[in-house]
Amino acid sequence: MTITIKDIAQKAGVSFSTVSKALRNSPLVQDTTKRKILTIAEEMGYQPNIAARRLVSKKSWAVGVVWPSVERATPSILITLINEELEKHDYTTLLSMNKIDSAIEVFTRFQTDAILIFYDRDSSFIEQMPYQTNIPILYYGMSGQTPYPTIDVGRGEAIRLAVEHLARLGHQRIAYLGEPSYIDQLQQEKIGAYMDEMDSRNMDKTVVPIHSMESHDGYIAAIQVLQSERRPTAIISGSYDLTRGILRAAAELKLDVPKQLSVVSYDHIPQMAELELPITSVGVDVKRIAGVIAEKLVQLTANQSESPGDVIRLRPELVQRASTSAPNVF
Amino acid sequence: MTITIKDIAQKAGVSFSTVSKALRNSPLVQDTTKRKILTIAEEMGYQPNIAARRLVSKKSWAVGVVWPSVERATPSILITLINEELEKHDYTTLLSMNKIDSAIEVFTRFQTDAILIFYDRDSSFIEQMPYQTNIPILYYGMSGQTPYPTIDVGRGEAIRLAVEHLARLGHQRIAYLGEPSYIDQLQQEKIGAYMDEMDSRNMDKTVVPIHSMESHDGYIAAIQVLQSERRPTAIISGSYDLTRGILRAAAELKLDVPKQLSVVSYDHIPQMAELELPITSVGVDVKRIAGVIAEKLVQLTANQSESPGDVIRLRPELVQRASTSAPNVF
DNA sequence: AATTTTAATAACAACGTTGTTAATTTGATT
DNA sequence: AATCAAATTAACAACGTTGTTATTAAAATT
Repeated sequence: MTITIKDIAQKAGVSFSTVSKALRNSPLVQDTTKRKILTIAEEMGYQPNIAARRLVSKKSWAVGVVWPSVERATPSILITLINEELEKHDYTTLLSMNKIDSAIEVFTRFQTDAILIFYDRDSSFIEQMPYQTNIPILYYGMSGQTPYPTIDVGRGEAIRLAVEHLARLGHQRIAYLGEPSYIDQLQQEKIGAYMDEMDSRNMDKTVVPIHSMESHDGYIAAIQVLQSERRPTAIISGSYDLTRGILRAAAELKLDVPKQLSVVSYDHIPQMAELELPITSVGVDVKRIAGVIAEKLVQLTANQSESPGDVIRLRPELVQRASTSAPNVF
Repeated sequence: MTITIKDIAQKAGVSFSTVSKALRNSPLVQDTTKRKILTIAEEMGYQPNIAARRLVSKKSWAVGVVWPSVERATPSILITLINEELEKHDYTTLLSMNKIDSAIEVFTRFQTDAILIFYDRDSSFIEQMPYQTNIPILYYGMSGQTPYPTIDVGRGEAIRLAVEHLARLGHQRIAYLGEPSYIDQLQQEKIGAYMDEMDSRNMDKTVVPIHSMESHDGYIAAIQVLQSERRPTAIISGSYDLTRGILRAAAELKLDVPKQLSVVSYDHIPQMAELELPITSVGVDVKRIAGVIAEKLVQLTANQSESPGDVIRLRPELVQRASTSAPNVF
């Protein structure tokens, strides 16, 4: 049997509304009574019933995260951080692995206070809009795709920073290692920026294509390109996992990083600094992303009808570490 | 503004209790009325409020899954299938990535009808027991660890099957490639079974250790062991990911599978048959695991106080595919 | 046509909580 | 001691739904 505030009220010899107030730390109840009630509640192992609370207060203190592709490891670090961040605001994070539309339906039924949707190459988010829900939605992906508030971390700009950094160091042969997928627009944006930026500098482009984003794909592709005729002096990697593969390949081929090969990686995560060799990386700090997302979500739960389709653009930055230097010219 | 049954009632010109019954397809309301109400509900985009429903009917039709290590890719296939399976029973799956204790608290507050907990090397499940919740818990891991109903897929027995199969084919030098982690009991169980089974046949044991379970780890380890003095004629792989690495290594070393190297892999998943070379594998079919888990969960939601600490043991099986044959003895 | 049975709908209480309003107790002021 | 204000607690309505009971309308029986 579940313990309710009525049980506590009976034991404490007060009315249940007093218990409710005491538990919510209302100033309307005396300190001594409050303490007494609190101890009794603790003793009895009371857990508030969200359903009842939600019903009257219109708040569930939960945020739903739509995550159709649990398999993909990439955003898991981000999700973990968002979860932590939301906890600070007293929000609970619930994940659904259903397709976007049915996940939204679930969260609508459960009346979460906000919904976060990740860009997903496999779920045609846009086609199904607008969704039938009155819960505020936040979209993490590219701007201009949806009428919902969006957080865009400027993947293109990040890659531009990488090219610029390497060019400034004097590199001429800069390769990009990543997935040239025509379905994944996030990858497209990065490669597009690489192309653009290289063109504008009149430098030869080399895109080393991979089929999947696992570390081993990076390894294979790197082995190949690093053994080619005109080996690049620098590689821009599309992600952390790929970078790990590239480093392994370089080590195996006895190429010194950064003396013989500079490496810049997309993804601004702490792990970049903890590799055998700390890696120069570009992107928005994942902690910052998580912070901004959490904050925006909390904000959305509050103001019902503010800033409908606005876009928050986060400026990526380059963090120089040990993996880049001027090319070894001889 | 959310649409409630009262809104529908007004529009349909009936009482709200009739609407409630109509929506639940009760025989107590006339067919014509029922149809009318159903169309209006559809038109208005009605979504039932779970909180209210839960409050009165004591059912949320949701199952909470505790999944602290979202990063780990392994069980994601399983979770996806469980989700599908539960949907057939009209249940919604909610994931929480919090630590076990706080995830349980969340699900208790949300009053899910059952909780599923995965073995997790990082969360000390046992230490914190018993948990303060009245929601039935199902544990997916090793039997004998908890007082909760447990589903055990006999990882040890699976590996024994693999050894037996290879031995019967005439292999003498059978290596095991996997993680000999002293924290991960699931891996321990597999390696332990390998040791045992090899000992009882008086065969030399070779455990090829890896540090992580990614495909690249399998690749590296396989390259190493396959170039060693007394190369094994067969490898038992601890997981699907590792197996992929092993196959790449074999291809690279121009070793023919199965003529020069037999491979048996743990994990009974469809992907095993879809690799370049279909792989002989051991384990319980992941679909069956999902089915059994879902069924047990549904059952737990029904009978409050039945079969408290029982264990469901699933018998693993060996599916012979193209990756195993008698060793090439010359 | 009057009565009984059945079908269909309406009314109402509950679920556990919060917020508002009403009642009581306590303390201060005369 | 009587009155008023403040502090504290109790009572009650509401949230959206379900299940039970009461009411009404229609059909069947006499």
